[in-house]
Amino acid sequence: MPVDMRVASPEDAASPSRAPLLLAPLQLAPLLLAWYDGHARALPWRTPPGDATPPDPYRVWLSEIMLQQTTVAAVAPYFARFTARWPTVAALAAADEGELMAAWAGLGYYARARNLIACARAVVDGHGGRFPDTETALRALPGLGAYTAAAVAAIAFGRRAVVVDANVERVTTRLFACPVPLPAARPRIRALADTITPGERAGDFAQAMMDLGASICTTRKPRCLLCPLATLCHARATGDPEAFPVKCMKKPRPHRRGIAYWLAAEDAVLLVRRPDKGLLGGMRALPGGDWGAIAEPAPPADADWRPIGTVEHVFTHFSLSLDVMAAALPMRPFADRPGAQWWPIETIDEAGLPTLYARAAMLGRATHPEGLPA
DNA sequence: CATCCGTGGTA
DNA sequence: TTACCAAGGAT
Repeated sequence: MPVDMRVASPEDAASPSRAPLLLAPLQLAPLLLAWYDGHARALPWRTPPGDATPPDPYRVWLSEIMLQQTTVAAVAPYFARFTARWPTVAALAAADEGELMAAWAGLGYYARARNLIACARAVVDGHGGRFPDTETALRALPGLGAYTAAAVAAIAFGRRAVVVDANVERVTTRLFACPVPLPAARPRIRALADTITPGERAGDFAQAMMDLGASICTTRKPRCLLCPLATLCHARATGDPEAFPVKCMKKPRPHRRGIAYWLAAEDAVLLVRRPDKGLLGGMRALPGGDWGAIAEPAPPADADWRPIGTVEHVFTHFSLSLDVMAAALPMRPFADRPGAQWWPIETIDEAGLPTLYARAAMLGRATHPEGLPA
């Protein structure tokens, strides 16, 4: 049987009918940290165990931004390329914005890339090139919300901060068998996480919670037999730990259809730059209309347009069937202009196209390998 | 509080 | 295969 962690809280005193708040024993953090000392994942942005070198706030920050809603496997190669190309926050602040956006292409959530450079410049211009070392000051930087500010404060600067991400939410709601459904449970989860966060090694504690959530306390089929906290876990005691966290129903994802145009001429293809705000904001793209709009988009030039395939793509809040139309002209009907440029087809992979358009471009390149009429 | 914002892996 | 979801933030 698990140790009984229930104690009365001030909140319960105010509303006796409510279920008692659960508090973990103080032994939880030492138990988890001991497990972490032997089982921490080796990740590119972590200092090796036993290495006394203080963490580089720039690398901690960069990794945390990249890891927002993004898996470790997806982030790793991007982190390697970014740190090789821009080794310091000063270097990143001086980066060409277009090059940075292109380097981010494929990772998704492109507002992160725009905020990344804005944050680097704020650190250089407003903080003398050094990241602020308090949670409050970090929270004021572009792209740093409650989670990231707490994570950087704890991991990079050793501050005690309550770090709550999806892993911590899962682990915590299971430890306490929290019955309140998300997202309404967030304030309570944070309060619960606060009670188990230690004063020392808060950064290691946060990373330990996330490693535990990633490798043992997983969304589906948690490996409770390997969990160092199993004896403290109320969800495990219920026999169905997967039932936590409790979640509300989601809306169905609508489907949209759209058109993109592959216009080839003189070994090049016409690319446009999307508006800074909104979907794929600031990224290069193939010409085409706004999907879901009533009117069909006009082709970028008069030509013999032919359908060359359809790209199926799934975004967060809708799925898309993108019909790709292609045409080739013997000469460019117009030169580069603001918001549009001719890009060599041979190096289209270096254009920094987001995944949707990279797939459309694969269809186009197969149709017009040299940009000449077939 | 709800909505918008990418992508690829997993069962 | 479909559905879910991952080191969230901005508005």
